[in-house]
Amino acid sequence: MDYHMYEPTSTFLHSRLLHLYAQSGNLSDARNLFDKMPKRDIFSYNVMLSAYSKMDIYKDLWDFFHSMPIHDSVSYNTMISGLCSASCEEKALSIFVRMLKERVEPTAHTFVSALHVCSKLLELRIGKVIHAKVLLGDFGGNVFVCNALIDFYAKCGKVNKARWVFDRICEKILVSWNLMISGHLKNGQPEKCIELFSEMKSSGFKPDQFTSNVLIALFQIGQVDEACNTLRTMKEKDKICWTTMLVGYGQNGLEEDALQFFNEMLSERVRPDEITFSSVISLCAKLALLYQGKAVHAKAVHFGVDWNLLVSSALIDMYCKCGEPTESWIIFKKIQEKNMVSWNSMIVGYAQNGRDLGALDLYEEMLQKNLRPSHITFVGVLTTCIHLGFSERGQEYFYSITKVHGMRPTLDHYACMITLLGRSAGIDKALDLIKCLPCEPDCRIWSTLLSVCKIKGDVKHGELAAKHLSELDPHNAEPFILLTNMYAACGRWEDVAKMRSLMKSSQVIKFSAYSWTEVGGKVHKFTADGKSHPESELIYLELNELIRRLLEAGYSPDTKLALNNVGEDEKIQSICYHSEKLALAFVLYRMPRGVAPIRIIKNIRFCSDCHFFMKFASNIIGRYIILRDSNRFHHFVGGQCSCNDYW
DNA sequence: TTAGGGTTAG
Repeated sequence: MDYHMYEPTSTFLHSRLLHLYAQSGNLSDARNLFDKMPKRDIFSYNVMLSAYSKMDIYKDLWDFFHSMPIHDSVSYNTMISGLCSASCEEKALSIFVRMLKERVEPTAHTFVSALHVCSKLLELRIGKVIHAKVLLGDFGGNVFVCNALIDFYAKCGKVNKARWVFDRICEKILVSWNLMISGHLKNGQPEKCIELFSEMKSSGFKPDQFTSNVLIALFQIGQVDEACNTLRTMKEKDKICWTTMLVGYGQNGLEEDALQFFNEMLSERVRPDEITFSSVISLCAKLALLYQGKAVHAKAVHFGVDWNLLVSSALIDMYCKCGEPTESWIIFKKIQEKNMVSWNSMIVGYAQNGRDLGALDLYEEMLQKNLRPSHITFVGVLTTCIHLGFSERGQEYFYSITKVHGMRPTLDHYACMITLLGRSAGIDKALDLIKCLPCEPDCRIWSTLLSVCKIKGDVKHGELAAKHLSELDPHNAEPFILLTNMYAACGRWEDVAKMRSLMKSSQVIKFSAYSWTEVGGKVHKFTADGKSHPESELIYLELNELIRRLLEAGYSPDTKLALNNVGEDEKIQSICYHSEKLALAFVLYRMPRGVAPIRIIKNIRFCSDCHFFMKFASNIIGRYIILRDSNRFHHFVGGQCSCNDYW
């Protein structure tokens, strides 16, 4: 028998077996067979190369490629895409250049991979050269190449160019539409996104899970119902579509719908992942829903994602935002490899909950571990210094942003310093700092100065800050409200009346103030003097009884902020039924003898009378009250507050 | 072979 007659067949069989091993991910068997093969063809070499590229280990891939005796188009294409997915984009480009130099004919795959590399590097210049080669090589009609061009131009911010390519594809596929929709979205054109989506539907294409970018576009322009309808028409929807939906609900202020949507997702047996959980947990944090948050935490444990950094950081934040920093600390300690978000969430959470010294200790520990703080870390650290009245230490931290950490302070850091200096060293020092800002002061800066002026009772500079703030943001009600309060506090009633009528005639948008609390697994919302709660009558009875007890114990309502043209009784009435007081009365009526802390959340800052009232109430009723306003937490125990009346 | 969702402050 002539051995050589069978040799090609043997190589062929070996190479097919090699392919099978490689496809099933069995790299060691593949390598053994490859080493034993008496003769290796280019197909076998390419199969091995492809197996190495899937391992995402750059060095093995690189060495194997260079050990190959010959390279064809497939070898180069595999190498370019393999290096790109191993995040070695520069090396991928060098292989592409070598391919052209070696005069190996590029294929459609080559252009797709090379364009993908350029879009990752935002290499507009090289991408354009590739586009020219595409046209010269007559690949302009290839839908895969066109799709890669759309993605490349869109990612480089050249959405018009992307659209130019898209409009010239004769036979678009669903991916082309999805890519172009995504391109418009990434370039801040949600309306064009939606326009294109209706065009896509009228061309006979049905949305799939990758069309979820349309959902984001619809949420961005507030079309929540339309997003919901679109989701229902999707022929395939996965966890990403559901997560997109619930995040969208949250961004449109519909947090409770988002949470309901999460439950719907579970009942449809869609498996949530770490991104879904971190989003849902952050919604619970936003609403300070401790019991729902705990239930979601339990589900995260059930799905095995609670250890994930994204999820555990969200949990740290959630427990802190529910006034339970000890729970956060337990989670924080358990994390083996903490990241910036874990540290920041813990530092900021401690600061918000009045554990200011603990927050500073954590920051020092972070530095000892040679971790680089971020801008958010400094917002937390400076806020802590404000709470503690640590003026000098705060200034040291502020200067360290530039001198030690080589970062530029942001306007948020300057805003913290304005508060710190304004409160400790005086408004003049805060004004000096404003004069030294690296850019023009914005709304945040003037709003901060205005708040400090209010605390200090500095009407003159308060007027100046309010004027700037109104000029920059004419619809903002804040300057009107704060100035009115400042005038009222010093008895300038004519000015109070003037401000009130000016506010009526100006087109300012007033935030309606409300408070809420979670009782019996439900959220109960209250507005000042509101009677919409079904148990309203009983709540008012409870509150009146509480007020009577507090008055007896020496509480005297701070009527300075009430209207001046009414009698003293009416003045008392106008502040006694603030939303947070109604919320407190509701909890006391529902749970008269509870031991768990009473948790109340208010969407804006609460007034000094309510602060005084809660301190008194915590003592008289012997309960622990946690009140979270838009600024920070107040833990009231036995007549004292964790903020030490400094907020 | 190409595409989509996310956590910390203000």
